[in-house]
Order: sequence, then C-alpha cells, then structure tokens
Amino acid sequence: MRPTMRDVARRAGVSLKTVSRVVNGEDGVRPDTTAKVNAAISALGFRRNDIARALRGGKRTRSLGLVIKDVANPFYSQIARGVEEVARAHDLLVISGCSDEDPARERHLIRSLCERRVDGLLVVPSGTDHRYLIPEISMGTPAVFIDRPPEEALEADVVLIDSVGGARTAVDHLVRHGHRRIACLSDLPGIFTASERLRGYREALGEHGVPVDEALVRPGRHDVAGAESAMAELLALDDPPTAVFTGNNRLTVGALRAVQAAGAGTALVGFDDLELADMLATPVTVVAHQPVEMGRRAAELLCRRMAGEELPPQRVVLPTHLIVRGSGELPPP
Amino acid sequence: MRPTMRDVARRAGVSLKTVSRVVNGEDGVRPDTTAKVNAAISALGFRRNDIARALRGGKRTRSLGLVIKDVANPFYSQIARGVEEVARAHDLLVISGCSDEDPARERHLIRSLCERRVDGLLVVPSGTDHRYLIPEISMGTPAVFIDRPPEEALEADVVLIDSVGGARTAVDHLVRHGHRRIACLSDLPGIFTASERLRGYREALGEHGVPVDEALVRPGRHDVAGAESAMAELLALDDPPTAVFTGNNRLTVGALRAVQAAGAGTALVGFDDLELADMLATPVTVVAHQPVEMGRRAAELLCRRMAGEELPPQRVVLPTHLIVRGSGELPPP
DNA sequence: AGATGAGATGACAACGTTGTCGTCCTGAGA
DNA sequence: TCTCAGGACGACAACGTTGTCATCTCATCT
Repeated sequence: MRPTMRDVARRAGVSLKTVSRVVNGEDGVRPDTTAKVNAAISALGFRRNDIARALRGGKRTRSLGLVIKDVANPFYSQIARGVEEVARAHDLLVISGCSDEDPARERHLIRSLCERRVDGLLVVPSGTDHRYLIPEISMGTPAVFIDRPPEEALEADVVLIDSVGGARTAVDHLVRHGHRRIACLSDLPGIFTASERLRGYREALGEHGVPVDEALVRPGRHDVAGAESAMAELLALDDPPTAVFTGNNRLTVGALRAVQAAGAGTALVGFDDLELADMLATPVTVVAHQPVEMGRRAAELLCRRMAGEELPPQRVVLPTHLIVRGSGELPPP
Repeated sequence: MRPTMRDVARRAGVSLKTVSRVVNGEDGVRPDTTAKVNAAISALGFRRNDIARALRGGKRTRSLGLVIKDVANPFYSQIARGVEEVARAHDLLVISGCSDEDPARERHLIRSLCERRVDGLLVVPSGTDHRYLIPEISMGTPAVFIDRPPEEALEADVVLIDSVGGARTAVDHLVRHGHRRIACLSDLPGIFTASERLRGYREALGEHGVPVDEALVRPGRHDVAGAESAMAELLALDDPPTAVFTGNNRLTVGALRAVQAAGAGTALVGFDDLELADMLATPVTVVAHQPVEMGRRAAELLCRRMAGEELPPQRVVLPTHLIVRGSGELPPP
C-alpha cells in the first residue's frame, strides 16, 4: 500500500540510491534530478520508513521510553510534560506507559520498550528489584530513574525530590504552630518517597522532642478514598490529631475531604502542590516542588547518556519549598 | 552490543531459524533443543528486535500515535489515560506528543509518527486543515479524531463531547437562577469546542429571550492568566455581569481567581470538572463529562479500524451532565 | 585527440528478522 | 531390507533503507 523508495525511483526514472540521497538531503544530485524525485515523492505520497532506516543504520530509533505510574495523576503528567519538552528539542519521540504501581506491568512495559529498541529509558520504578535492567543498560540502553532510586546494585542516574527535607519542613512548620498531635498519612511503605516522607515526619517530631504516637501514623494509603477513610478514622479517635501531614497529592485530597466532612479544624500540610489549593475555604499549605523540571532534568541526563557521555552515576535532588496558605497555620483548638 | 538471533544460534549450536521458532513459541522444536536455545538466550540477554520484526513482517508495529494539546492539562492527560488502557488491553504501545495548539508542530508530529509506521493515529486536531492526513489514511494508517472533528472533506471517526448541549445547559441553569447579564469566557475561536460552546451560550440566551451583550463575550482566552485578566476586566465594567460561563478548565480557574480577588459574588458555571471543585469556599458548579471514556472510545474505534473493519465514519458524541455545587446557584445581587 | 578529474549516478551488500521450501533423520510398515 | 511418512531443523530470500564502492559522463587541459 505505502510506496517505497523503489517505487519512487521507478516513477522518477532514477535509481533507488538517488531517491535516498534526495530524501536525506545529501548533495551530489543535480537540481533537475532532485525535482523529478520530489515530484514522484509527492505524487505517490511517499514517507520514508523509519523502521527500515533504524534497522539499516543499526543504531538510533530516535525514541525514548517513559514508564510512569499513572498519566492521569497530575504529578506524573507534569513529569511527562517535562520529558516531552526535552524530547521535542532533541527530535525524539516518547513512547510511554503506565505501570499503575504494578511491578509485573512495569517489567512487561520495559521489556516491550527494549524490544522496540528505544534509545533510552526513563522510569519511575515500582517494584523493589530492578536488577533485570542491568543487562539492558550494559547493552546500550541507558536508563534514568525518576522520583525513586533503584537498588544499590544498579548504577544509574536518578532525579529525586528532597522528600525527607520536604516532610521535615512540613512537620516542623506544624510543630512551630503549636501542634503536638500530628498525624501522618502516607503511601504504601514499599514506595521510596512514601518511606522517605514518613522518615522526615519522624525526624522532625524527634527533633522537637515530640514522641511519635503510632496511632496517628497511617501508612499504606494509596488513593483518595483510602486517605479519606483513614482521616475519618483519625478524627473519630477519642484524642484526635490537631494536625496532619499528607504524603502526596492523592492523600492530601482525601484528607481534605474527610476534614471538611467532619467540620473539623484540623491543620494540614500536604506534599505536592494542588491546583486551586489557594482557593479552598481554608487555603492549603503545601510542600511544593517542580515536577515538570524533574521530567526535564531526567530527560536531559538521559540524552547525555544516549550521546555516549560517560559520567559516574548522577544523583540530582530537587528542592522543595513550603507554600504558606492557611491550612498549615491553623492553631490547635 | 546487543546479541542477535544469529549470536544465540551460534551459542546454542543451532540455526538462526530454530532460534526464531523458539522465540516465537512455534512448535516443531524438540524440548532439549528448546532448552539449549533458551539457555543461550538468557546467557546472552537476548531481546528480539521488534524493529527488524516489523520490517520483515511488513505490517504491524503494534504501536499507535497520540497527539494531544498538552499532557500537563488534566483534560488531555485523562484522555491519554483512557487511550493507554485500551492500548494495554491490545498489547499496543502509545507514542504520544503535545501539539501545544500549534498546527505546524502537530503536522511535524504526525509526520514523524507516520514515518515510524504507527498502526493508527489518535489526534486532537489543532489547525483547521487536516487534508494532509488523507493520503496517510488511504495508505493504511487509520486516524480517529478526539474532541474536535476534522474538516468535512476528511472521512474519519471522531469522538466528541456534546459541547453545544453542555453550554446550553450551563447558561440555561444560570438564567433559571435569575441571571440576565451572563458573561462568557471562551478559548480561541478557531478551536471547535470553543466556538461550539460559545454557540451554545448564544442559543441558550436566545431561547430565553435574553439579548447577547457582546461586551460580556470574551473569546480568545486560552490560558489561566488570560481568563483571569478578562474576568477582572468584566468585573470592572460599570455594569458588570452577575454570572459567567467559562468554556474550559483553564478558563474556569482563571475566572475563579479573578472573582475571588475582586471579592465578587459572581455566579459561575464552568465546562470541565475540576478536582477540588466541591471544596472551594463556594463550590463550583460545572458541566462535567468523561475525558477518560473519550480516550477509551476513540482508541477502541481505532483498534477496530486497525483490525480492518470497514464502517462508515463514526461520530460518537458523549453526553455532559451538570453538577450543581453552589457557584452556579448564586442569585444576582 | 587523448588524458584527467570531478561530479553524478547506480549496483550491491547489509541491518535482524520471518516465511517458504528443502533436507535429513528416525521409526513404522511391507 | 527397503520404502515412506513425518518430525526436526536449516538454507535462503525478502522486508526498505543506507554505506561503500564502482561506473559513467563531460568539461578541461596538454
């Protein structure tokens, strides 16, 4: 159905190779020949077959693979946006997929991407063991990890957010506003950022000499509904928390819903900024960061690797900043 | 660097073709041979080269192209999510790119996708002329349009939202709550959904015998900042509107900001739902719809086309529904 | 006129895989 | 023992492109 260079050549009355030269803008073709070839190309609607091109060239497919958790989550879609910007600048295409935090799905995706010979991989890793990537990397498909590091054994670049620092800032802020009973909602403990933020929470409390009440720590919540019910339970305690730190945007939304439903005046600081956070009845204080920039930085690192640059594995940690809006400054009752 | 089937064959002491058989699970290979080949495969870390496979097979690359406006916008990222779900079910990979509403960028993207021989295209079209897609479609790369139809001349499937109906519902709702001076913020007039929603606005006013005050109609706003300043201008009029209909999620956010900044009690109904819309000081009444479902339906249509099904061009129009939350029910002063 | 060289063009192989077809071997049946 | 069928496996071509090298055509110079 689709014409090949051979068809174009036949129609233009030249050889296959001459068509190739014209298509690739090589010189050494007479203007009139070029014109004949171009006429044939547009008459037939020829499009160079990049599949064959990549095969013959033996090397670059000019594409990179991106594995995130869920593109519908603004955090990840912003990462994707940053990646896309850099890809565009380098004339690369992005093949992306969602792991939904399922290691098997992630592995299947990465396998498919490698089979398609993407030039590089950007991964927000889900499982705990990514050693299966070692052969891929050593065989020339570089990988950069985003938001979570791989295992020690795996030498690869990684771009992170300062989760511990951000969490400490959040909890410190709440303590300074007079809170002692501060709850923490966090994601599944297997997720690096979740455990790091929980660690930051504990560290900040420790620094202020506030004992951690384990009844107020609710890990393992990974969606809005889970966070909402956990927060509702916390508010129903005999001695409920006066403040809460939420470990990501999903959990913040869930907690906000529960607090509002209970009509409670619980103080809240959330990790990740939210659109409209400043417009709620009580504007939401958050630990903000730069997800788009994280995608950009990761993609740029990857491009350098793809260009063959040899560096020791890089570890980029992007800063967070507290945005004070109101919910984090509510006093204890 | 990466081993080929030939390398595996050499190592296993069999022929290339036998490796191919094992890799593809064909029968007619003795168990002990299969074992030898599999051993060689894992020893070498062999991954079948899908580039070569697609070239040789001559047909399917098992990938589809997705062109949206901006993956960081929740509306489009939800569409992408729906597409990804269907792609996953069909074992397809998604190559996506953002046009940023730039026809040249869109065309470049689509050209690249066709050169990579994606099996099908999903496009939220940006420009006005998509006839350049006709040869691609007729040469076997089916296309399905999302959110906006292509020109008349282009026979292709399209999945839309009932923009006119949704806008009419919104404006009708405002009129029924006593408003007569109802403003409208809408996107660039060249965008199908923008003009459709503006049309719905005019129709609804007309039905109620309310004359359209062109001073209250502000088209051509395409981001939060533009909407915010337009809304601020409207509020500064001698005879400001008592209500506003906003044509998409960006414009709703901008208008909300301006209304809140001015401390105005302007009623508002927005097209597109927003996360946290129910939790604002004045919860936001919206015309909601199903972007994820739109992505799914489009991808499913595309898969049917890719499977070779011949149907007349389909036009799917997904319904909207009004979610009453408060901002749309504010009375005029 | 013949040699020379530059510029234009073409023939051919190769990238890694799979479809087609041919060959070889084994065991069953005559 | 010979034939034959069928299973197991291999040789070869082809997919569409590009790198390498060869060839061909003139215009120029001696």
